[in-house]
Amino acid sequence: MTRSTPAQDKPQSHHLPTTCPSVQALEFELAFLVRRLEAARRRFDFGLERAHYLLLILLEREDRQSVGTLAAQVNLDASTVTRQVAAMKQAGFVDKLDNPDDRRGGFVTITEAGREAANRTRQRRLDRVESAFRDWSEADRREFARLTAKYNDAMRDMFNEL
Amino acid sequence: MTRSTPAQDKPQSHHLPTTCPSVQALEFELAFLVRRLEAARRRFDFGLERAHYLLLILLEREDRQSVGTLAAQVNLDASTVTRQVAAMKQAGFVDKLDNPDDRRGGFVTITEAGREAANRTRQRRLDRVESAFRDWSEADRREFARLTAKYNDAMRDMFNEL
DNA sequence: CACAGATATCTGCAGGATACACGAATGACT
DNA sequence: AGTCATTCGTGTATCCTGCAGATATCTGTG
Repeated sequence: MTRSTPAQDKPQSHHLPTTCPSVQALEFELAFLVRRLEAARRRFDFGLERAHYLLLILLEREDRQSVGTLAAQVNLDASTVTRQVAAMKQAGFVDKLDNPDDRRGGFVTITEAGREAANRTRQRRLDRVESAFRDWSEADRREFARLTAKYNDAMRDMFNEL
Repeated sequence: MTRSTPAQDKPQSHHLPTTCPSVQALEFELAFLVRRLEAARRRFDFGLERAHYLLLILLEREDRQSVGTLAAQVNLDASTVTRQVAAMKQAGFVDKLDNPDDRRGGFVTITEAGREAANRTRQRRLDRVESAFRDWSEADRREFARLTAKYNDAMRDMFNEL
């Protein structure tokens, strides 16, 4: 399946205020990127809900976080994360602890089973990613990781500041 | 909000078969990337369903495509695209034409109203993207666009080949 | 030509994920 | 104490999607 280059070859004859070509290319690519990533998630079964995996990652990095903190980091409504945490607790991947200083919320903590589940899912995902990027140069892989990280960081905070 | 680097600082003491660090970083970043992009879509109103916008882009580039062809390019089930096309026809953005050579399906064609709607949405998105990448270097923007395109292309075909 | 199998689209149905609105419990400040 | 803010959980509604099945059409074979 061939690919026609995005915006470069389109002078945008309309009244578009001459946006920089790299921005035009990004607008196009990001639009489709979501679809690709969503499709990947739907087709491959990683054994753990993606939502759960993301939360477990956050808890691996920093245990004992509140529901609200977690929600902010995954850019979801707190009510959604509440349900996800409930399901994860049901599954034995996390527990809820009381915060003696503030009994409104409490902390979510990852269990040993949660760590193991996260590791299993990560391994499957690593295999996938590895095969998907097999014929990329190491330099490109590194660059893509670096830039995606940069984008992720900017977006995460941008949504929460608003 | 600070960020702890992904996998680099975690030796993964478990039995992980020493995956290349760039792959580990990608696994992590891609996991969160979907969330960021989804959040962006949910929060910003671009005046057009994302699904519709994607299809209009495809029809701008190549008019008169079948539902199935479109579905393959956005990595969705044909039944889903059927509904999306129906809604777009309802809205006046596309029309359906008979294919004299094969009356099973027919072609989807973009209307003038569809082109205008796509342009409006594109402009809004361009503004967003421009501001999001404002403080990126032009080199980084170009690289990110190039690599995302590379990833998109690989994924699109990968899903359809299976 | 008749028929079997493949193909393209559409429809019914159900599930998943999410947000919003509201309520309850708690904390903070005066 | 009293008022307001914060945090979380629950009820409800919505959107999106895939799968299975129905229908119409095409294709190739005898």
